[in-house]
Amino acid sequence: MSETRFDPSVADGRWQRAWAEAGSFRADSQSPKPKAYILEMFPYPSGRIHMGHVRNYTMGDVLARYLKMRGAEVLHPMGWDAFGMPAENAAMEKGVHPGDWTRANIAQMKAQLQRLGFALDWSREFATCDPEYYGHEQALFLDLYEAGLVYRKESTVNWDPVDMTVLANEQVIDGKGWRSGAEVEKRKLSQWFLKITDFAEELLQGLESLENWPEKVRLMQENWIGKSQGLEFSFDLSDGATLPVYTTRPDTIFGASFVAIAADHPIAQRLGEGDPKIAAFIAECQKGATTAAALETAEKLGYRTALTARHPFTGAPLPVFIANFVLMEYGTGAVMGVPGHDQRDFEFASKYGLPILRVVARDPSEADAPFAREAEAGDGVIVNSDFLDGMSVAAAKQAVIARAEAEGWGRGTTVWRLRDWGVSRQRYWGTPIPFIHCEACGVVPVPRDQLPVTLPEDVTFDIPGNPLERHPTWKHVACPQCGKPALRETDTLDTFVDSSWYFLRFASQPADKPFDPEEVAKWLPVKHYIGGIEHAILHLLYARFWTRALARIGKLNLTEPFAALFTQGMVTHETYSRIDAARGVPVFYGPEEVSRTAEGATLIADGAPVEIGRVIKMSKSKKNVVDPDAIIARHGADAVRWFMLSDSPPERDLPWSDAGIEGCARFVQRLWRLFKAHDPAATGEDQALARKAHQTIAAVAGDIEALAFNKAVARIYELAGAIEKAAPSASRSEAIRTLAQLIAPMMPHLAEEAWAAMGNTGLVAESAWPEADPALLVEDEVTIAVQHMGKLRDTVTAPKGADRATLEALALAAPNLQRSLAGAPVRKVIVVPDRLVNIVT
RNA sequence: GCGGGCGUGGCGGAAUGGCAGACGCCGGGGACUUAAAAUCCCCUGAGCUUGGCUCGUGCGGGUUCGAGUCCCGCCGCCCGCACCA
Repeated sequence: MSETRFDPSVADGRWQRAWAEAGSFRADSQSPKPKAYILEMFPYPSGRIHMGHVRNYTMGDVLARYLKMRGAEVLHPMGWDAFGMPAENAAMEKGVHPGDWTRANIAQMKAQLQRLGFALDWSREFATCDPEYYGHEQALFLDLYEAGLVYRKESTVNWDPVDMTVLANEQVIDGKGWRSGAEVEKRKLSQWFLKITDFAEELLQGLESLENWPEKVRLMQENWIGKSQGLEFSFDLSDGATLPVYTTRPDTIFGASFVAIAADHPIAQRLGEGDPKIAAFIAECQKGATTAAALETAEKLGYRTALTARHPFTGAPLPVFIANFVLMEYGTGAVMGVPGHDQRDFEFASKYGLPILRVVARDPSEADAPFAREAEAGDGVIVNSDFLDGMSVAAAKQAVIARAEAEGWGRGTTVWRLRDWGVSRQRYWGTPIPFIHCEACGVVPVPRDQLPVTLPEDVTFDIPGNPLERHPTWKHVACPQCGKPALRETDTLDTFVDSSWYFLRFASQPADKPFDPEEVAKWLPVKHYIGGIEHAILHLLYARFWTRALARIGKLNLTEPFAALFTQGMVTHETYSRIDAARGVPVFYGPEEVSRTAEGATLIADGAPVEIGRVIKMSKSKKNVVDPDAIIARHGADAVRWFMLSDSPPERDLPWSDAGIEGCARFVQRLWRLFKAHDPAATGEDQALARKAHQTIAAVAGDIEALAFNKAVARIYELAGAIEKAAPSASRSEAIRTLAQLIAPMMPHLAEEAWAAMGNTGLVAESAWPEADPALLVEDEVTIAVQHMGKLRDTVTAPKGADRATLEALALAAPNLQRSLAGAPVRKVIVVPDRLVNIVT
């Protein structure tokens, strides 16, 4: 122990090699120990890891290392979500093959992760772009097809006519393609769908069992699934047709004053064919964004058609509008408008001068009360509604549904917001969908013995369109049924399919099938699943669905894959910018270009100030990124890991700061000095320090189990401070040894270095977590707050567990309390044992 | 628009309804040093008539012996809302 400083550039690599050689983190499914599967959402191999990854994987690593020390057999794997658009973008921009680009990125990122010393079982590593993986995925897709859970239907996509490609919503900016700038068209394509709606009720019910998921995520999924119950019925139209509508408020049916249909409703389309003005209005509606948020914020627009609809009870003719706020995808694409009790309808009716009728009131006496500036969507009693008058909203709903069903013109239905999952992507870099289109036989599955259907390597991205589509030979195959020339499906699977079962493959990797259900049962469900909140809905819902679907077809005995979910916050950083005088737009500068002091920031290049902007998520466009590699090279892995765990609660955003990481690096050295002071020969007891050490063992364990890493960090700072202040003793040496173990999950390299230097044999990573002595956890003296009328006046020291009378007497004797009382008579004394005494006068 | 979350020192944040500000960062003062770095010690919510008192957890009310915490009403900020991963 001669070094004066801990040198991570030497120690980090030494211990990383030691763990690898010892196979410390290989998960053994045969082990008799209790199993714990710790999983962080696997990364997309974009090229370099970013601080968000570092934070995510550090949290999982602390749990994995801690649970190992607590005696668990831990599975903590890592792999790559390797298909997706960025690889194709890179191919177009740099002329590099998506596969080459992806594999180079994986190699680079793996090395980066290894430099952070994560306790990962690399023997289970795979990438979703490995033909072995996506071949198994194709087999699973065929299984689901055979079970009737996969089908094809026409669906509308964003089509870029210049790039000849389908665009994601985020690639459509102001109605134009992000790359080409061309006006985006809506196009109908025949696409593949998974029947997730078959599982809507199950997925909704299943949320209740996910007690260790954030309430927020469960609520988001619940809203996404969007179960609603109401009435479906048809209006008779003035032209003799019928118009089915769906409403969740059948109780307000007597308040209907118009009917509205979606712009892409078949009736609207039909009317548009005969009337250029209607056609123009429909085109206008389709121009804008189509997300629910955009539609509901946009001004309500309608076109009054010549049609009227006959009210089922009153027979009154209601005008039929084509309206921009009605969604074809939800319900029947048509609604009855009740302006008095629906805000959208209210705005629409106000704009077009339609009657606003009151059918719900707080009290029957207010049946004719006027409306304020908005609809009244709340509960109340039904008025102005014939046979419904006097009923509650809930009773009236049932009454209308019952009447409609009895009279045969409508029925109570459940409508879901959840739609089937469209998995077709007209792109190259994804899992080929294993089907063949034959003119004679139709859609034919690829025979199992011909899997995997692999991607052709010889493709280029220099011209627009899908390379699979224009490849000279790849799609031309013989029909497996009739043998005649046929065409391969050229769509590939949504990458969310790849991430819907990867956690099963980590647990078990047979060559001849996707996974072995018995092996899976040993590890699943995942004990802690950690990732970003951005996956709250899609990925997590799809993975839950995929698990249930595989269970339904008998491939798996599992309903929920993730027992506990944790969503960590983002890593943020200040932004530095100046307004470009010529163009009037901000120009951003990276942290490495800027000199930051307590007073402000200046650009190193010219010494003039730059503006310090908001602290936001690290992003390339704002240039506020800090590269983990540079930080590791400078401060070592442990300082970075410690920073990731310090201060901010893990679910909240973590603001990166240079001062903060420097503080962490200083603490690493401070601990090293402390470890060097370990003296195995020291004798004598230090009760107070021993107590502190054992309290810290229990507290840190509790904090890690609650994922409150910031609190565990604070505890460790406190213990380190206490050890530094203490005089040498056997207790102190013991506390120092304990400290090395407590930091082992968080700062594993320093912990190993210290552990070895103290003369321990074996790796601290494989040592048993210290036992907290219950006798040392409780204090024998406590400080009691002495209050007068709820205000703190003094404190007294009392033995732990002292009775009420003792505490009251001690408190009343406290000099500052006496001064405050000033002789006033005591009316009441409140005693909270071991905490406080409050005197009321 | 709908749904959800969050507001505590200069900053990140602690606090089963019971001593508000643990712990860290920044800042200030001191020790050591020829000097610096490193390290160590002390101070660090605001105000005041400073051995102590008053105020203080976004704002306004309420419940309670006692409210950052519970209830009611506001204000502000952030996130999600179906082809990015």
